[in-house]
Amino acid sequence: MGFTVATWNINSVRLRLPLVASLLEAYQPDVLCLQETKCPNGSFPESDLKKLGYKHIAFHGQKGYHGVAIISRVPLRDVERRDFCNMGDTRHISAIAQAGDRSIRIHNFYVPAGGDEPDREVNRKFAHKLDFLEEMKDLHAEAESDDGVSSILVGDLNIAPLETDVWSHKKLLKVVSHTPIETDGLNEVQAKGGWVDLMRQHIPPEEKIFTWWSYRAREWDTADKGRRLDHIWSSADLSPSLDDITVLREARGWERPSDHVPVFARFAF
DNA sequence: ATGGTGGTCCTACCA
Repeated sequence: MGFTVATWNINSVRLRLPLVASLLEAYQPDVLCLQETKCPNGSFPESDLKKLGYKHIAFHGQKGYHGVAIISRVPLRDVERRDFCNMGDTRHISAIAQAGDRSIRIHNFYVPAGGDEPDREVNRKFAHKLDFLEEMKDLHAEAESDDGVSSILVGDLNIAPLETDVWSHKKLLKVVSHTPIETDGLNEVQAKGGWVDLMRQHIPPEEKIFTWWSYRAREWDTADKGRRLDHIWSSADLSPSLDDITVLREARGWERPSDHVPVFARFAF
């Protein structure tokens, strides 16, 4: 059977609900994980999405900022919402998705952006980002393998770890999202947790991949000053079944776009 | 070197 999971930082799910709906209709992922929904729980557009066949929805939102959601056409169970750094931010949600006879826990993250100054002593937001990464190191891909549950981790991790994950490695070495302390930290989260970077398993590290282009930069397409901030990881048992990765670059050119584009991982079990 | 754009919600704050 096939199974497709997608991740997208939507930057307001209510403003861009028509884009979410057309994405679901056109690409039919089994599970779509959203970040930056910017939507309190009472206002989440649940019924609109259910009408499209996505009857299993879990969300974790707050007014104005952050917010994550899992939208699924396969059953979800054991939903968890973790408060990383104990700040009350809605930056994580996870649930076990039933993909045929497989159970897969899907973690959906919105990692703090970290502000402008890459120095934890003078910038509290950067300190928060590093502390958040530290806490993520305790998250193990095999945590529920004894119960027959595999793992997928997706989201806007706000870090571009490889040189080819940014438009200019040299120019961005001191720019938050690509500093060594962040990229080392993310690599450690990956290694300690036993996670496989599925995007880089499928697309060789020599090849540039971007999933985000700033609203502030003009001519996003031709200038192409992007970064790979969005990621799809899995436990080692799933990686041999990865069939395809799609970065939907064209979505950045849609009317009133998010600054991030959707990324899909397709499995063939 | 600076400021550029966009979202929330109404005054700054965040990305």
